Amino acid sequence: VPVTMRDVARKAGVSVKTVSRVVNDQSEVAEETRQRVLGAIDELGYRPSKLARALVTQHTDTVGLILGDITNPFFLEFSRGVMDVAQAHGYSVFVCNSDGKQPTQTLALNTLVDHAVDGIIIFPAYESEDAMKAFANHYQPVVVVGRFFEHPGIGLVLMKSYQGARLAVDYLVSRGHTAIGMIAGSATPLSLMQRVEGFRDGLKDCGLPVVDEWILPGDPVLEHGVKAARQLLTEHPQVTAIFAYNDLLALGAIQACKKLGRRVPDDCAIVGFDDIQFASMVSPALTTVYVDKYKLGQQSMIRLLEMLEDPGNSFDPIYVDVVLMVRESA
Amino acid sequence: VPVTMRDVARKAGVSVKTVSRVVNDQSEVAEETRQRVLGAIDELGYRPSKLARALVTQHTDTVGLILGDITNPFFLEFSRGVMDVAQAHGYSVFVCNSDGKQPTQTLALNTLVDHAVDGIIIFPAYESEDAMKAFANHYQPVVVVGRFFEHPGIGLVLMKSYQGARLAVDYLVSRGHTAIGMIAGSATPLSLMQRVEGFRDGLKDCGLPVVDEWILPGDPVLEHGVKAARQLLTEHPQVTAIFAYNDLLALGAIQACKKLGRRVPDDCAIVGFDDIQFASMVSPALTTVYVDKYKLGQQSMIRLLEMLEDPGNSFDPIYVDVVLMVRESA
DNA sequence: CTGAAAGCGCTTACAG
DNA sequence: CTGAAAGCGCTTACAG
Repeated sequence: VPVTMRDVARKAGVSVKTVSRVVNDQSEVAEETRQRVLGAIDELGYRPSKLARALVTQHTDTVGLILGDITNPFFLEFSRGVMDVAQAHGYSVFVCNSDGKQPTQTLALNTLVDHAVDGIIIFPAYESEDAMKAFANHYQPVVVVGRFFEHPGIGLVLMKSYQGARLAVDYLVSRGHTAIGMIAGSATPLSLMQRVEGFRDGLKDCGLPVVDEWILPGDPVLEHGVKAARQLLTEHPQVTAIFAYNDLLALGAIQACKKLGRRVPDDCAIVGFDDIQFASMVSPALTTVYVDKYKLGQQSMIRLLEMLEDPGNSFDPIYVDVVLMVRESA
Repeated sequence: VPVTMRDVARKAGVSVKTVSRVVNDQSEVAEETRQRVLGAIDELGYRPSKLARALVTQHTDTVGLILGDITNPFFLEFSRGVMDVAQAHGYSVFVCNSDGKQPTQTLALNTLVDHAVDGIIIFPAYESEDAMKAFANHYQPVVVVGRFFEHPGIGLVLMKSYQGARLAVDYLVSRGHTAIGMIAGSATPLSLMQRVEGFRDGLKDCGLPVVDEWILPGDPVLEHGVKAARQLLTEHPQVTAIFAYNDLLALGAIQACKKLGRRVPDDCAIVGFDDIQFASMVSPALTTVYVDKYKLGQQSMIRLLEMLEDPGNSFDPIYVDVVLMVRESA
């Protein structure tokens, strides 16, 4: 039996409106009245229904967070950043799982709208460019992380993926590698992936040819890293270094090398991306491109908050820095 | 401008009630009318407001999930299990972070109630026994994971922690260790922790003394593992094996050994608990007690669903099995 | 400084 | 098979 505002009003001998006023700190209420109401609230253990309030105010104090494969520890720290900022600002967060698939993501998007969340953060965005924009036309604000979308109503938080990839290539070349492959991930078409672009441009600028057969797409999960690395090193044994789209893939590649009897980094150097929590603890410790995942999450939520505050405004993308962490695998 | 049921009714030339009927598949509606309504819904892009519905039906199709330190990869797979089952049954999930602290957890609990979630899963439960029971008296259902709470309205999902600890001890003793320490974690008082109980009983049953100074409590995070292991091995150099409350702590202990120049497992054997995703990839690969984290999550949500279906009933605890994974660290 | 009325977008008895 | 009225628990103009 939930306690309602009317119960409080009755107990305090005032109108419902007055209770509403003290609950929301609105306008002036006589101090004596206020105390009486506060007393009644306390005595009854009254807590205002966010649902009822939301129905009239049209905001729910909730946001939606759609994540790809939650199995990637990357998302752990990222979510933590989102949730800490959200909580500090009185927002609760619905977490959904797109499972790396576009239909599941669309479902999640619709469910969140049904629940009338005030805003949505999506990472990564598996929707097609058109679908995403169509969605953003009837629902706002949306913050997209890690993928470029030029569209009003969509906020952007990006890491410097292109630069990170170039750092990785430059480093590998400086170590004498000339035959470098890539395991590329699959969140979006290859042509849209900054990490792949950076990889190609890096190669070119070092005067090395870009061999398309050495760039393998696929899901960004460990198992695929094993498979892709095996394929790459078997079909193209001349490859002596691999740049992986993320650490999970890189870890998989290390396992593949072990199975193939290729020593890392001597027979095959491997560079990852993300610097997940365990990258430094595996053996060999992973050389990888660090990005502050917690900060990325914070920035995403902060940007969403800004868009909520100022719906008309358009915001520039936020870029989060990366830095190469040289360890043992390359 | 959201499309309302009234808009649909107007467009289809029927009453709001009829629209409601077809949306909810209630009773018989003339097929021709149904099609007309469906057409209008489609044309207008109408989606029923869960908020408005919730206000009258008193259920929101949402559940709350309160997690401890989300930084532990354990929670990744656990949440995935919860969310997959939730999603399959049409529930959305609010994820909150208790940050391993009781006040933060209480806050989360209250926020979830304010949002009128249909049920709550809490793991681990930092509330005191009394506080938890008091809460369960005015809000139900709650599923508590990994900690025993005998109380109506609280569902229990437990892993066989006691047995797991005994497996670890038996194994270490079988390898010739007689001076075994423990890094114990701190979710609840030591006396309530099944892993500690199992550890002590295991020692006793093997005819070994239980040395209280060799059992160090503390937060279940990596940094504390480093600190506790260093302290343990420095103050009590005769200790040759450590059983850790969880893998994060065990990983920290391995790092401490490296710094102290103690080889693992030769100079100090280490056994963890959980078998997180990376336990097998670190060096030395971690010997640990495996528990199916994904399944634990699934079972928790399934139990919550059962309690939702059948509020009067009382349910027996669910126990999830554990198995010792012998790898390199012990 | 305080209150009565209308309404947010639905569903629930109750009629017909 | 279909509809008019009341109500879920709040807030928003509008009065006084």
